[in-house]
Amino acid sequence: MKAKIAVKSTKSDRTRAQILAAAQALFAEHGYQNTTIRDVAARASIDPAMVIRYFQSKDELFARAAAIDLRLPALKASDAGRIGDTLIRHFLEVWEGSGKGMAIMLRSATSNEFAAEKMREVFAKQVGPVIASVGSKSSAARRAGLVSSQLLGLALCRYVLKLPPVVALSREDIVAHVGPVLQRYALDEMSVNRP
Amino acid sequence: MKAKIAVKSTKSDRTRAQILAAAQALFAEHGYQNTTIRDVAARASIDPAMVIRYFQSKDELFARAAAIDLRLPALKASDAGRIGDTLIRHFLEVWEGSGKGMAIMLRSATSNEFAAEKMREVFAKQVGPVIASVGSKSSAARRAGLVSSQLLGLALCRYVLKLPPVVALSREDIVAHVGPVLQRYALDEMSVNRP
DNA sequence: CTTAAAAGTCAACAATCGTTGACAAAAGAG
DNA sequence: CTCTTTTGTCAACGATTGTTGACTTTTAAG
Repeated sequence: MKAKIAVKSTKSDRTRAQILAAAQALFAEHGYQNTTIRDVAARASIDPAMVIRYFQSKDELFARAAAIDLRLPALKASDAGRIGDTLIRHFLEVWEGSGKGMAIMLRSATSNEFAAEKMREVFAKQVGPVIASVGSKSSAARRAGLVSSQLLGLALCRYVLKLPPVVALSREDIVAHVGPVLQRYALDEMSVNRP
Repeated sequence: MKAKIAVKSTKSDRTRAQILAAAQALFAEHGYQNTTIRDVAARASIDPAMVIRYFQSKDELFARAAAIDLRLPALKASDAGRIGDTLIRHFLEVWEGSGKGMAIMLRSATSNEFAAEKMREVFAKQVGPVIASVGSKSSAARRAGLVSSQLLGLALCRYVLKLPPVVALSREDIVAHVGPVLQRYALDEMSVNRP
């Protein structure tokens, strides 16, 4: 037995990381059902049995691969005036960064109840509180729902369905168009726009 | 042989309709992959072989079940001022009517390339032209993309993911909140809201 | 009634998938 | 080196799935 206590073998950690990376890439691209243990193993250049050895089951592997943390910044009430801009910039950063969490969830949540529940949880525990921190508590849930519908719709069209006009949008286009809408939703502004 | 020429057997038409109805219900609820031929057959109270007999394959059955027509009304330029309201009311009517087309597509388009392509086609050929009929041609695709992102996001959250705050919204709530946003997107209004 | 076509039933095939257990190679402690 | 633990390989099981072909029942024309 090794003398190491807190740190396990480096080799196994590397393979474990390879499996997880392969799983995340495939889940994000093809969804839960269209990704097989054998696919993950092939991409990680190992034996399918090892995938089960390191993670106990496909469900467990998916749960690990789908861990998602939006890392939303805590907002002060004084940030209310810029919340739309802040939100859309933050999400673009998260979505187009290295994290494939949102794509994984979106690809699977429509036909996998575990993923769907995880999705509801993410928006209840991460988006909800941020919206609640500006404006009245009583309408917070509704405002968070509207914000979520726009954010998820954008991610769906841009990264999953890949609707050409939505893919073609530049980041600044998105900030300019979607930011004000999130602002309106987040603060419950009901007025009609005036050009 | 029967004397009827243009009209085929009534019995076979009824079974065919039963199969299609069962398929639509199951595809809408569980998506393409989670719906098996055997499930459809069981719901239609017939033998699995009959499903293949009436439709040649599962793909063919899905294609028939996923036929979708938004039936968007042609708009006149004079309708521009009400296009947001018109759009959201029309989609609510379609979505919450008997047609399960959108739910079927949303449940499957994230992990089924055929469904995803169908989705792109629907928004290119049905939503795009309506948006193009108001405002400038050059920005029509972008405006249609933004409108689509909000509409699909709303449908996703309300009918598929079932985010509680979005499910709780009344139709009039949706019209009041989302209508103006669609208006803004459809006409490319860039101004910040003023309460 | 006779009979041929239509409608429906049954069992099975071939492929795929998650998962398992037996066994071999490799690595490190003594 | 010896031996134990870790790491990896291989083949296979059992379940599920789309699909097929042979067979039986029903239907209705002649």
